[in-house]
Amino acid sequence: MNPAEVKKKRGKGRRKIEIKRIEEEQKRQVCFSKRRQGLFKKASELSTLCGVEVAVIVFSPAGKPYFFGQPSVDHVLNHFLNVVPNPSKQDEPINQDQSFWWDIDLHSMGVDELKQYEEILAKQQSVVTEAAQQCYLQAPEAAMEQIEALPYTYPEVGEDDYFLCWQQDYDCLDIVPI
Amino acid sequence: MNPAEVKKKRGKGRRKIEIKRIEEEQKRQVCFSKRRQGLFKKASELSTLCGVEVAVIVFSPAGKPYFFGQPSVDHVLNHFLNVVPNPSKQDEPINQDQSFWWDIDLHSMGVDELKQYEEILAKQQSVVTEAAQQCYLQAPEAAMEQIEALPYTYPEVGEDDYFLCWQQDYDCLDIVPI
DNA sequence: AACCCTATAATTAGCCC
DNA sequence: TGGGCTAATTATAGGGT
Repeated sequence: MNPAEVKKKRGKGRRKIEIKRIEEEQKRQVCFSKRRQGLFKKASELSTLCGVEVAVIVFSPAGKPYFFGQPSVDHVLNHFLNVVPNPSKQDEPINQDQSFWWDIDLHSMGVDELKQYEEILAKQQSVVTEAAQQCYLQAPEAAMEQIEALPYTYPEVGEDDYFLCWQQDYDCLDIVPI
Repeated sequence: MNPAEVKKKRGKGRRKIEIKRIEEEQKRQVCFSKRRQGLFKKASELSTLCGVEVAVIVFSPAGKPYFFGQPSVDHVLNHFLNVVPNPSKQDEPINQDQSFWWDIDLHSMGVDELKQYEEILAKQQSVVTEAAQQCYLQAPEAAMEQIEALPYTYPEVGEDDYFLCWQQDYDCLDIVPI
């Protein structure tokens, strides 16, 4: 390729862009379309490679919903809504008792308070573990029966979480990484 | 760089991989962690560049929920559920205990109840994360100041725990393993 | 497990149709 | 809006620590 041809090529190809709102409508629309496809592809690859559930929902600039879900958006959303209490439902007249721990108004807390609350939760986890250990020491058979009777909450127990389990090697209950 | 040096470099760098389930746990875990971050970053960029709402929910192999939402997962989900006709019915909210959580008499509970309680604690951690994420999105500077003002507790938390931290790479707060 | 590094694979901005 | 093209930017697999 001669220099003239090389020069002709300049102006094409990808340019570095700042990550801030694209003001030109036409460009924004094209960018949205391309990146939305890229995002869905990445989500699909993640779920295939790692065998995990994933859902992606995007509203176009025009307000049209686009979504991707593995195994389905509905499935993942139901799973998610069962696992994470939905804050928007807290204004329902469930119970006015303010001592409900899950009624703590997290959204009125600052990041610093949230962090402290999180630490309290973590400590509480330790306490729960200890209590479970004592249960076992006092009545091993009964404890084991209770554990075995528990529903198996997730078929694929992966390896980046912790759970309360029976440590056969040490004859005790513990929270261990899985 | 001489040929020997070049040869030494071979074997590093990205390899082409097939998009199918990774069988080795260790590799799958690393891949999940990296690609989840990449996915969240892409989602963040899309929402910034095009000024759109986006929500991404991923469950790790262990069933631990990770999510990213602009302006928030809850907002996008409500929007979505209102717009999309006939989403499958959500299950009933989980039945929560009615007492103040720190007043719960752990020692009157069986192992099975303790295990369930522990799961509720874990779920609450997710909620705390989302609340913190919203704090940041609404007032980034104030949130960062609060975070920076916190005492540095890291050393005491131990190395097999999770903590709330600022994920610089994709501009959001997340609970991450330490 | 979280980072860093590097080489390469994959994505995508800018054009054109 | 969607599909090509091309070159430059980005993401990331595999390695090390």
